[in-house]
Amino acid sequence: MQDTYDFAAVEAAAQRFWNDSRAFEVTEDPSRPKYYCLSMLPYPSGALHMGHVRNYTIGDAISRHRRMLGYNVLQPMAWDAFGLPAENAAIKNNTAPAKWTYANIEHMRGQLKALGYAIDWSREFATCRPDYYVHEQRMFVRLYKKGLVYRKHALVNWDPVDQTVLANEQVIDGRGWRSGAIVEKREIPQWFLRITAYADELLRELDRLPGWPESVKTMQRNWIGRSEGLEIEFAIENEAPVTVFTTRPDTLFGATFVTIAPEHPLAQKAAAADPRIRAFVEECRRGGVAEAELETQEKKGIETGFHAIHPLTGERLPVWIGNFVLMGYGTGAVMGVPAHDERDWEFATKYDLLIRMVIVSDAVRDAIAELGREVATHADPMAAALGESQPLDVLEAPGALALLEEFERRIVTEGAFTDYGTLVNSGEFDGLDYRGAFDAIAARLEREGKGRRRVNYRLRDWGVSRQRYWGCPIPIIYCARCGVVPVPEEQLPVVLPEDVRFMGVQSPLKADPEWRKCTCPQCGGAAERETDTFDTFMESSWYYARYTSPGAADMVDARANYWLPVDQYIGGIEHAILHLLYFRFYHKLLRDAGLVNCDEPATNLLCQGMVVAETFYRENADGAIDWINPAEVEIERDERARVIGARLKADGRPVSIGPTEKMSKSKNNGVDPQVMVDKYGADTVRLFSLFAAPPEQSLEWNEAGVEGMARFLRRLWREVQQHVGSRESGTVSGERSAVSGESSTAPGSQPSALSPQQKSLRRQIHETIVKVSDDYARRYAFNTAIAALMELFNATARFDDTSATGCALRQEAFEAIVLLLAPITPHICHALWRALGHDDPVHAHPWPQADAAALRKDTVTLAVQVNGKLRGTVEVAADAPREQVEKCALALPEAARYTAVGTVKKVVIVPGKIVNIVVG
RNA sequence: GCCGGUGUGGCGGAAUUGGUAGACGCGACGGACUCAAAAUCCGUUUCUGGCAACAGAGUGUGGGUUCGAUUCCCUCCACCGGCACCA
Repeated sequence: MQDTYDFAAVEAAAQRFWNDSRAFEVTEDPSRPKYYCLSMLPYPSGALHMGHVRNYTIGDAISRHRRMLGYNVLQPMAWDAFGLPAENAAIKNNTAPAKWTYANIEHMRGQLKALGYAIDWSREFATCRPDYYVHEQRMFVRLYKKGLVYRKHALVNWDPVDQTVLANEQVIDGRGWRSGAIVEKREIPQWFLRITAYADELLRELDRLPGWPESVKTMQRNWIGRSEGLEIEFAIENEAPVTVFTTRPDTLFGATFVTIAPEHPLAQKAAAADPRIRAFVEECRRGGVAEAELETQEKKGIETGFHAIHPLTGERLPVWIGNFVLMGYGTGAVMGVPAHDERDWEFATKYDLLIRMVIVSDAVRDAIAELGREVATHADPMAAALGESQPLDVLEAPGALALLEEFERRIVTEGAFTDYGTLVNSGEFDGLDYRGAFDAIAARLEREGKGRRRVNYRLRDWGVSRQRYWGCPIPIIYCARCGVVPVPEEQLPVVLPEDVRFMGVQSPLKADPEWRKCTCPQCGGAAERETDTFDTFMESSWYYARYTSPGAADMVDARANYWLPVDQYIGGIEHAILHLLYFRFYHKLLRDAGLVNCDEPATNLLCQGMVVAETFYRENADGAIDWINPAEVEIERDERARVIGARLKADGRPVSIGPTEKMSKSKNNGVDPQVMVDKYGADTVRLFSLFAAPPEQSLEWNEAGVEGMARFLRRLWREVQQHVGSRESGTVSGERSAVSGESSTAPGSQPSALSPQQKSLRRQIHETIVKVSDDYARRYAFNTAIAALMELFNATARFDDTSATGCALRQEAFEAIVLLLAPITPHICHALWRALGHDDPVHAHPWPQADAAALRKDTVTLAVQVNGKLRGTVEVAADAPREQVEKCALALPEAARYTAVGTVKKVVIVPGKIVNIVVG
C-alpha cells in the first residue's frame, strides 16, 4: 500500500484490471435479472465536454450500483456520427467529414476510457458506417411499402446568396450565417414519416410511463396537441370554398372575417391580380421557418377582396391574408373571431375589423339570470320559485341589456374573452354552454354538409429529408418512366462515399454528376438516385436497440427481447420532446415490424441538467466583447467573503463578471474535462460531478469545489491506510466486519457489549447504509449520498478508540464507505477494498445490508414548539406514552416561560418529530 | 409568442410524506504546525440587535390554507430549456 494517494497509478491499475478481466462485457443470462442502463450517445465533436462527463458519470454510478445488487447490467456506448458540425469542419479545414469524424471518435474513446466507465466496449459502433445505416435504409423501404412514408412539399430556409438550404440554427436574426443574406422560405419536395398515424398511441402510452418525469410527459402531450373540433367549410363568392379547423365552434357566430396563409391557393390568386397583395405575399416569404421566429413576428395582413359566406348566417365576410397563418398546419385557413380569440382580437383591432361578442362569462350570465328572476317573480312566481326562468330569454328585464353592453364594451376595448361561457347573439343556439353549442352546431353543419367533427393534432409528420452530404443516403430512385422507386433490399446499402472533397457549401453528393446515376430496378433504364440524406435523428432513434444485437443480420435479433426495454435512460432535458418522441415512435415501428415485443423503449427516464460556469469578459474599445475563460481569472472578495471583482491573472487588471451560463465555446466558459482528469484524476472529477448538484438540476463547475473533493479522497486514502497499518502491526487482531458479511466475531454479534460511543458509531454506519442505498436506488440523489458518506467518514476519523472492538468498528465503517462509494469513485475504492483485506474486486462485491439491531434507538429527541416557533428540545424514551411526552414538553423551562403567560389551548404531538404547544 | 422548469447563507446545495431551515462541500475569518510558505490539522461562520444570556427577522414578490408552509393554493417578477433542419 502506498503512503500517499497517487491517483494516476491507482486509476491506471484499476482500468488495466477491468480491461484485462473483461469485467463489463455481458451476455444474455436468463438466470439473473437484467438491467439495461443507457446514456444518450455523444456526437463526436472533437473532445468530451463536461455535459458528457456528467451524463456518463450518472449512468455509470447507476450501472455499478445495479451490478453490486446482482443485476446483469448492460451499459453500452456508441457514436452519433452523422451531422452538420462535420461538414462545417470540412469547409473550414478542407478535410473530409469522415476523416474528421473518425479521428474525433478515436480521441474521445480514449477520454471516456480514462474516466473508468463500466462500459461493454465490445458493442461499440459508429452510426456513419454502412453496416449500421443499411438497417435504417431497409426500414425506410419497408415503411414505404407499408404506406408510412410519403413525399410532399414543405418549407425550408433558403439562402439566396449561397443557394443552399439552411438549418434553423444557421439563421441568425433572419439572415444566413455565412452570407448574411436575408433568408427566404422556399417549398421543396421532401420525404416524411407518418408519425401522426401513431399520434394517439404516443399520447396514450404516456400514461403508462410512471418512470418518466411529469414535465417531459406534459411537454410531449402538449407537443402532440390532440384537439377535438370541427372542420367548417366557408363558401367563397366565385371561387372554390375554404375549409377552416376550429376547436371553438361555439364562437362561430362571432366570426367576422376569414384569414388564409400567404401560400394558400386563394392568396396566390389574389396576388396575381393585385400588385399590392403580391408585394405582401412576397414580404411574407422573407425570414426563416422556425416557429419561434414566426410566433414572435408582428402580425400583419392584407385584404384579398374575396368574400366568404358565413355557413349559418349567410353573411359576407372579408377574406384576409395573415402572415401568422401557416399553410403547413391544419388547412392553411382560420375563421377570425376577434371577440373570443387573442390573436384575432389583435388582428381586428389593428385593421379595424368588426368585433362581435357571442359568448358571455358565467358571472354576467348569473347576474342577468338574477335580474330575470326578479322580473319573473312578478310575472309568474311559481315558475321563478321552481328555477325555471330562462336566463337569456329575459333580456327585456331592466338592466340586462346594460350588463351585456358593458361586457361587450370591455371585450372591444380591453381584449378577447377566451374562457368558455354561454352563447348570445347566436340565433337558435343562444343560451347553450360550450359543450351544448359544440354538439348542436356540429349537428347542424353536418346535416347541411358544411362541416364535420374532426380530431386534429398539433404534431406534424416527421420530415426526414436533409439537403446535406454527411448523412445516411435516402434509398430512393427516380425513374423517368416508373416514377419513384425504392431501392430493392438486396441492393442496400446505398453507400455514402467517404473520400470526398468539400468545395464551398454544396453537398458533394449533389455536386457529383456520377454518384446519382443508376439503373431503374423496375425497367432497367437510366435513372437517378435521391441525393438528400436522412435527418440525423433517424440514427439516434434506434441505436439503443442495436446495442442489444451486435452483428445481427437484421436491425436486431432475438437478443433484443432479453435486454429491452431500457431500464434507465439518461440524457439532457433539451431532448425532452424531439429525440424522445422519435425514439418512442421508432420503437413502435420496430414492434410493428415484429422485431421487438414491448410497446415502449424505456421504462425510466432521467433528464440531467446542464453544466454551467461563470462568465468573464472585457469590452474592447470598438465595443466588441472578449470572453475570458474562468481558468485565467482570479476572484476578489470583501471582508464578508462576497465577490467584489475579478482580475485577469496574466495582467492583473480587472475583468467584468458576467452571468453564470451553460458552458459554451461562444462564452469561453468551458472547462476541459481532460485538463481536470489530468490534474485531479478521474475519481475526483466523477465525485464532484455527482456532489455539486442533484442530477436534474444544473451543475455549476467550480474548481475550488473540485479541490475539496480531491482533499476528501486523499484523507480517505490516508485514514484507511493508517487503519490497515495499525491492524497489521499487531496492535489489534485482524477482525472482519459485519458489513462485508464474512465474519462471526463482528461487533454486531454482541451489541450489549458496546460502549455508548461504539454503539453510536455503529448506528451511524448502518443508518448511512440505509440512507445511501435509498439515495442510489430510489432518488438518484448522489449529492446527499456523498454528503452522508462524508459525515460517516468524519465521524470515523474522529473515533479514536484503540481497543480491539474499536478497530473492528473502524474496519466495518471503512468497508461500508468503500462499498457505498465504489459506484461513484471506482478506482480508489478498487484499491482500498484490496487494502482492507479482500480478494474479490469491489465492483463484483454484493451491496452492503444494514443490520436492524444497530439501528434500534432507545430514546428520541423531540423539537418543542410554542405556537409553531421552536423553543427547545426534549429527550424522551422511544416508546414514551403521549401523556409523558406532553408532560416533558410542558416542563421545559423555555416552553414554561410562554405557557405561564397564556393558557394552553392544545398540544399537537407528532410522534418522533415535534411537540407544538398552542398558547392563547 | 407558446409549452416545460427553476428561484433557500458570501457560493454550490440539504431539509425524502406539511413537522427542529441551512446537512455536506466551497469560500472567508481565527488558531496550531513551519525560519517562511504550501500542504495538513483544530475552531468560528444566515442576517440584525446585544459583552452575554437571549430576542427578532428570514427560503424571489404579494396574498391564502394550517397548530405548524422551503414544501399545498392563487398573483406577480426574474432566469433557464424546447419550439419540428444544432445535437
